[in-house]
Amino acid sequence: MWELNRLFSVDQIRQSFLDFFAERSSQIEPSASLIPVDPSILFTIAGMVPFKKMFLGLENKGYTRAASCQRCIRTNDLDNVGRTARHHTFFEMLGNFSFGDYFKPDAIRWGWEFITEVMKIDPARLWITIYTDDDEAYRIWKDEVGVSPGRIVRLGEEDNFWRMGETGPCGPCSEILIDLGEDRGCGKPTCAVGCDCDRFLELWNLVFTQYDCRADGMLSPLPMRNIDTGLGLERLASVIQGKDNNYEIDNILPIIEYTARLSNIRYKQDEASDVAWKVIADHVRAATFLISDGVFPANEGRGYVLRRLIRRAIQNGRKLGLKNLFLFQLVGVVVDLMKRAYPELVEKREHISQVVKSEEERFSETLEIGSAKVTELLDSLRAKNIDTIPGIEAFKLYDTYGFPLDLTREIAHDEDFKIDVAGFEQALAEQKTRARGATGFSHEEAENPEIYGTILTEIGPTEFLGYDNGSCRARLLRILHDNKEVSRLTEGQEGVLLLDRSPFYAESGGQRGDSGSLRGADSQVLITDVHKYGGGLFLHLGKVTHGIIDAGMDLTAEVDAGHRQATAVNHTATHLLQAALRKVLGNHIKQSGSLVTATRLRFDFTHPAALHERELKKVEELVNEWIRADSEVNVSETSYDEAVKSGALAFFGEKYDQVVRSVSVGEVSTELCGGTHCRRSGEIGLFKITSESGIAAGIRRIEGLAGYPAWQKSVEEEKILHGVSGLLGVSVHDLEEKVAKLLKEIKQKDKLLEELATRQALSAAGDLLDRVKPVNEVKCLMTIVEGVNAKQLRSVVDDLKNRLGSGLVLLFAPRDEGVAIVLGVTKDLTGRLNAGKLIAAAAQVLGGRGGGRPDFAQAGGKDKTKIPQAMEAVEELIKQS
RNA sequence: GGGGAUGUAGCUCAACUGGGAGAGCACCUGCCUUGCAAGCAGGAGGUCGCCGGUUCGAUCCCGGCCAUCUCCA
Repeated sequence: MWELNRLFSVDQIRQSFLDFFAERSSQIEPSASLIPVDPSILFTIAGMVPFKKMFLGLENKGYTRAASCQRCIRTNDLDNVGRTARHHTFFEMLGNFSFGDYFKPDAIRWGWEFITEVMKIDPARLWITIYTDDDEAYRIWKDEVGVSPGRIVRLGEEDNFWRMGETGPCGPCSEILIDLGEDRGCGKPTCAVGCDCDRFLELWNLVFTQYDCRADGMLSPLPMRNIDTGLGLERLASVIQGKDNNYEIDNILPIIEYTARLSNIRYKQDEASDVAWKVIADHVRAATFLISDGVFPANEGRGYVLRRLIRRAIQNGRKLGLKNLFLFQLVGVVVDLMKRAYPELVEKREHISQVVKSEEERFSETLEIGSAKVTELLDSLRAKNIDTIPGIEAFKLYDTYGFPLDLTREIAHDEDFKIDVAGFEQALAEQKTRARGATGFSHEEAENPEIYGTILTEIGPTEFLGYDNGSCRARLLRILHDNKEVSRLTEGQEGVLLLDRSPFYAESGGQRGDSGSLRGADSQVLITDVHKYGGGLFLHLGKVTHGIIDAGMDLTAEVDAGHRQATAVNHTATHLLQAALRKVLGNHIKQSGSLVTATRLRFDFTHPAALHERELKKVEELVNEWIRADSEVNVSETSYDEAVKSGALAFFGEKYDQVVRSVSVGEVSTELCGGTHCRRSGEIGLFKITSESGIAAGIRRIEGLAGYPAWQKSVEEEKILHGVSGLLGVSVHDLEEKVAKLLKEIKQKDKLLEELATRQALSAAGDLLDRVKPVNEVKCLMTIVEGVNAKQLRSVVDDLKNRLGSGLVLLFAPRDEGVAIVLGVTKDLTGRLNAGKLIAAAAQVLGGRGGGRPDFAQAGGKDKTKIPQAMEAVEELIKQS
């Protein structure tokens, strides 16, 4: 029967699984991105992650049973990857899920059926584990499935009870295991199911979510019981294909084989290098999929995980003698192995291998710099007769320069050095605790007083009419003043006004709130901004400009149309900007924040590097091209799924309702968006990028202007330009050339001037020579020179020193404030006379300080009138020398 | 989010822990010379990342920011 089973490729197993559950009315969900919607986790770590909200009852996708083959990344025990038969960072998880639909009997029966009948695994090799007191599961396995009681093992909480967190949904689980045979076991007499060794392999974990764990630890039954299962695809395949370890199944082994062709070493030659093969195979799979899902190598977060995976793979390659760039070639192999299940990989193939390649290049640079540092370190250790590299130094190489310990060790070994690994480990551990301690949760300011929560439950959400209306009648339901409810506001007072319905757009999705007015018969309120509370309560911030308003009265609410239009123009422009960025830079561009106001726009997005001038230019050009095309802006309401299916851009971290607005501009842009937009792109008129900058690793920010402000800015700039061209007397066209020429001229003239001044100062200095007088047999020249700057002063001193041959020169140059002092002593006298000390004395007299080298010193003083005394002080010192 | 490192001529990097900004390569001019990174002489090229502070004086010290590298989370 093994002959038959070997025919199942990984692709076939995956497909059989999905088909099997499709036949059982399950919605087959495609694998979600490795980057989860849930911001609390770094990666999609299990098949159930994309369904988390469904399990918690927070989301309804319109079905109650589903199955998927989910790509996953786990990096918690990175060090084990390659060393064991089963550890991966990247793997695929088959799973079937029930959201209050089928429960234990079906889950268990189908699990058994799939394994034994579809996968045709011999039931005689299978074992079952259940949670200690889960008699229901026991009964189903024994009576309904017919597993012999001797093959059903009860395990405790650690193995067979599943929890999502400290509290919340939880429940017992049951596992299907396979006995791989005695020869794979530890051989101990106690070896049995539950043993740590490789003999009994857990294939499929069935989780029966049936309790809610309360804060006090008590379990109460859940109204909606769920099924969540996980069946590791690589594991299952290894069993079916009769392989000892997961790395030899048909969609991984070719990676190793390909790598082996690049190396002189063969797979399965020795154990140490076998680990390296596996690490490479695993990491390149992970890297391929991470990059495919939009991650770039970076210094933090997901990007850092990716970088580490790539670098570990490269390092393992070095162990196999692969010193040139090799990893990027493996991307193609992975793509070919996975493309049937993940066809999107094909079009990203080039992109992915390019990213890997440039990371390889970058790493080799890091290694080069690091090697130099190691050599430097070893030299200095040798000089001190130390033969062990201190742990802290090895750590510094690793921490600061990214140089791996392995390589330090290698070099150390070649150069007959030992290395203090324990010290290294300790330094690393210290860094870890330090980082952990610093991970404080930022406390968000509670800016929404509790009172709004109460009001929201009382009056319900505000009805928004602003998409179609600029004004409407509305009833003033509540008034707040200083966060307290009041019944009226009088002229001049400010407050927060709550209406039953409103034409005002409340700030959300980056778009600022509308402004406008509320008018009664004899009263008027100026609305300056509108915020949103709890997703539906509109808080109108306003000031009474006329009359009195009372709660309960009816008012006419009117949006400032000009403000609204200006905002709309900016918003539509933002959509075009995003579309242009994606077109110019690629589809990895994802919005990570935006601000839309009536006067400017700001857009943050994912991109690994600063944009080139030409890229910015191209983006701006494209947006303006689309503006001129004057495309119609279409808004349609549709279901979330429909919208995404038809290609609308939807983003993680954003909350979308089941009914969403889809905003499209002609053919170029479609986005899910709740904001207000103009009717045709032509209304934008003009778009200008004003700045591009980085705000975090991998995130760039573009600021821009649209519509009137854009035009206004260009008018302003034009005005400046014309002003300048008028001043310079050339046309705007020739301005750049002219200014460049002028700058060059100025520079030349400055230089010439400096030269002349120095020359003059020097020739003037020549005249000073007759003032030399001997003091204690030292030729001394002390005098005041006017109109010389510090730089010239230095030249003069040098010159005078040369002319004196032997002696001392002390010059005072009065400045606007105080006086600059320079003192030079010829080399032959520096033993006797220290310029630094002499000048300090002089400076002290003048109320300043100074110092310098023995042969040359400079200082500054404050009181010009005491220069004679300063000279005397120096003279005195010379006499004493 | 926390830590370390770097930023100086077109490029690669120096400058005793505050006191006159340098080398090599590249470039320009001239000479010598036709052989492997040629030699010799001369020359041009710098807001010492940006902003502030301390100081008589800051490339150097301190603070903030920006960019790049790197480790931890």
